[in-house]
Amino acid sequence: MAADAQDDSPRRRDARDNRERLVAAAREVFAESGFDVPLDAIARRAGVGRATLYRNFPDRYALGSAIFEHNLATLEALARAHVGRADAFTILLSAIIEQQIASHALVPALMTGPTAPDLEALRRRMTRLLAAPLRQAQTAGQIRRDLVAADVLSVIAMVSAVVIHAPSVGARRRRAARALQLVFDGLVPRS
Amino acid sequence: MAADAQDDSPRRRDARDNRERLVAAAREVFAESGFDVPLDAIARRAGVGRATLYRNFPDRYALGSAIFEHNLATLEALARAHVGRADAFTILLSAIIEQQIASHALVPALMTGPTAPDLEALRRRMTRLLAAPLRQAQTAGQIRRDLVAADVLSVIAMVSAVVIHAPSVGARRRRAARALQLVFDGLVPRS
Amino acid sequence: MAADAQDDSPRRRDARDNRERLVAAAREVFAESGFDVPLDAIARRAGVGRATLYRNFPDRYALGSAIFEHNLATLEALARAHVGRADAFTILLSAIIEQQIASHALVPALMTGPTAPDLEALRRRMTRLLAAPLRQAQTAGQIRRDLVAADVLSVIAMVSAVVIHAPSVGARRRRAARALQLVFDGLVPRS
Amino acid sequence: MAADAQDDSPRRRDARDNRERLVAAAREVFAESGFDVPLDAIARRAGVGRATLYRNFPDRYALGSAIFEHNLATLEALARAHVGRADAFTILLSAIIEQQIASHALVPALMTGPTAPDLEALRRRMTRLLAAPLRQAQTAGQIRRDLVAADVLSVIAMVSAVVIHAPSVGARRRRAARALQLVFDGLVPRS
DNA sequence: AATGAATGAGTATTCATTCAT
DNA sequence: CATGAATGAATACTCATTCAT
Repeated sequence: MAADAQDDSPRRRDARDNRERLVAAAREVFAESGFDVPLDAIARRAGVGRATLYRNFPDRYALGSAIFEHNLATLEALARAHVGRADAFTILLSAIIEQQIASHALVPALMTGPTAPDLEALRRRMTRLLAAPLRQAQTAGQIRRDLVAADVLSVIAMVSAVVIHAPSVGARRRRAARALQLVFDGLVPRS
Repeated sequence: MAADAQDDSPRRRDARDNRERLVAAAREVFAESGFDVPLDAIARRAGVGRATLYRNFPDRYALGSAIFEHNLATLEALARAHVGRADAFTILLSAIIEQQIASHALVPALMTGPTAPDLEALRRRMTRLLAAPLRQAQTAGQIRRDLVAADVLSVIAMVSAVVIHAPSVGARRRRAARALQLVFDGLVPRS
Repeated sequence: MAADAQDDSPRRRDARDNRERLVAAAREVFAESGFDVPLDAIARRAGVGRATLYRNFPDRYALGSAIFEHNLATLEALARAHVGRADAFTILLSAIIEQQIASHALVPALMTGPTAPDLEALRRRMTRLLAAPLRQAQTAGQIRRDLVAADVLSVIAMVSAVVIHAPSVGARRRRAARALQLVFDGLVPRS
Repeated sequence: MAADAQDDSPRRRDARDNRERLVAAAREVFAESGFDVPLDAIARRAGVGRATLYRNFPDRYALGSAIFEHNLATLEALARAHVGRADAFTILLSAIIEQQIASHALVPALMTGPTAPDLEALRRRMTRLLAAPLRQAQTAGQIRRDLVAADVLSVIAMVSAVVIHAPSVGARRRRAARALQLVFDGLVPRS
């Protein structure tokens, strides 16, 4: 896993470049035009033939999963970088929300999708990622003790839902902030 | 309730029946197969020709708006029936959530839709509907004072988001309950 | 034929009014939007139900024929009014061309139509109408001796063809005038 | 004629063939069944999928323009081949009329069409094509001096109009000949 | 292995025609 | 007899997927 790097043949190199270009293009196009966009648009944006897209990703959901997996890898790196830090949970949650703001069309679509085979795996990775920081925040008295990782996933989904309909990135950030405030403090007045 | 009897015009009766049948069919079909279902399926379920659907609803979003408007009318009746009651807000919120559980595909789709002309009006009606019960609940100390109706709409969207991916109605109810609990109490521990 | 007039029952009267309204509406709508316009538009313009149109005119071509027949009757009246006059032929031809300018979409469409049963009859009436004035103009040396009525019909069709694509009534008149000039004088220089 | 050989790009060959097949099919089908024929029929005749037609020609009028343009190219070649010859004008006019006889449904339809973007260009090419032969014929005393190219286009339209309703190609030729005779000599007697 | 042209199934939409009231 | 709602056949058009090059 360490030496994934440079030693491939040029052939391989091109192929991997194509894959990455496709994921990047898909991320952009999904964000701009929603998850229902014609796959054609993605291939074109990636500067790649249609069949190349199909070779790399059998269907639209494979593409979605790839984006999601990429996001997840970024989060895992972030978690590693902040391991043991008191604010790890908050930082992680913010980063997750920020990703949702960027790829807002993705998660709801993936969830609704017909079969998302490895999606359950991704979900488990997400849970694992959150476990330690959550426990730590609970120990520090920042977060209720009865909260489990699945609840955090729910919270993320909830905030995403608020974010999804906002017209601009700015508006999305504002709404996300308010939603987080609501859910952190709760609707019921504090003593 | 007064006297529903000899309505507007003679033949209109059938036409209105068809319209209602179409809305009912759309509600079912959208719930079962999502908002992207072929309109054909709705016409067939309503036992009506394709063009009849088009005559009544120029596009898929008109159909969605009609369902939404119908839901809203039900809520307004409910609000009228509980005016001044201490638990009006809770009852209303539950009913709203219940509607979201039933028509879960609808709201997100309508929001994303290209043209939602009268949707803003519906939004306003929703706000108006909630205003008095919310104020009352706040006075009674059940709900934070700084909460505004728009926040309640956000909460609804949030709970809906959690509900949307659940496989069965039962699971949806369970998730909604947990989500409501989270957002009512807040993530931060109390005192 | 003389006492076609007032003595009908009111029922009959309404029916005839409807028929006339339909023909008038069809003339307008065909002129504005071409012969391929939805029949609906004609019924609406006439302020009449769809089925009423169908009862009076089994198909779109029946409607076209009725307009044509109406035009023809006007021309016959004109011919009667000018019988024996030296300029009868010119006057008649001008009137015909003027009608083509007004209902330009009609004739070509009727001709192309699948079956135009009584159209041949109309054609014969047209020929009969032109015969005497043509003969007279030929005797007066205004028109070549070898010209037959069918040729005149051809000339009418030719001028109509030039007229059809002009954007405005004014432009149509101008083009018609030039076309008539060309065909009267001929392309080959005189003497 | 020089060397048609290894054309532009490898795979492009098939594509170009398809395009040509489509134009040829459209010419036939339009001639047989009029301009309003379902595009499907053209694709089927060309032995090509529906979408291939759409890829090459965004709409029915694009197809019509292509036919027209092809006709025009043929005429230009003919003009080049007869440059300076005394009978160039007559030959050209005959060829044009012959094309109209073959594709009689086309020109009227194109003219009426909603968008005819490059049609004006085609018109200009037609005018340019006729200019020199016309001048020459006028110098030779065969054609009136006051005739301009636009008049010739009118004459073509006029003859086409006569041709359009004839049942067979033979009848069309006969009618065209008579129409040409009429318009060349004029209706008014000579000397 | 990459390309992009071709395919055809699926969906939307219109409109002539019928028919209950 | 008039109305206009309902019908469904016909057509346009798009897009996921395949395949020749």
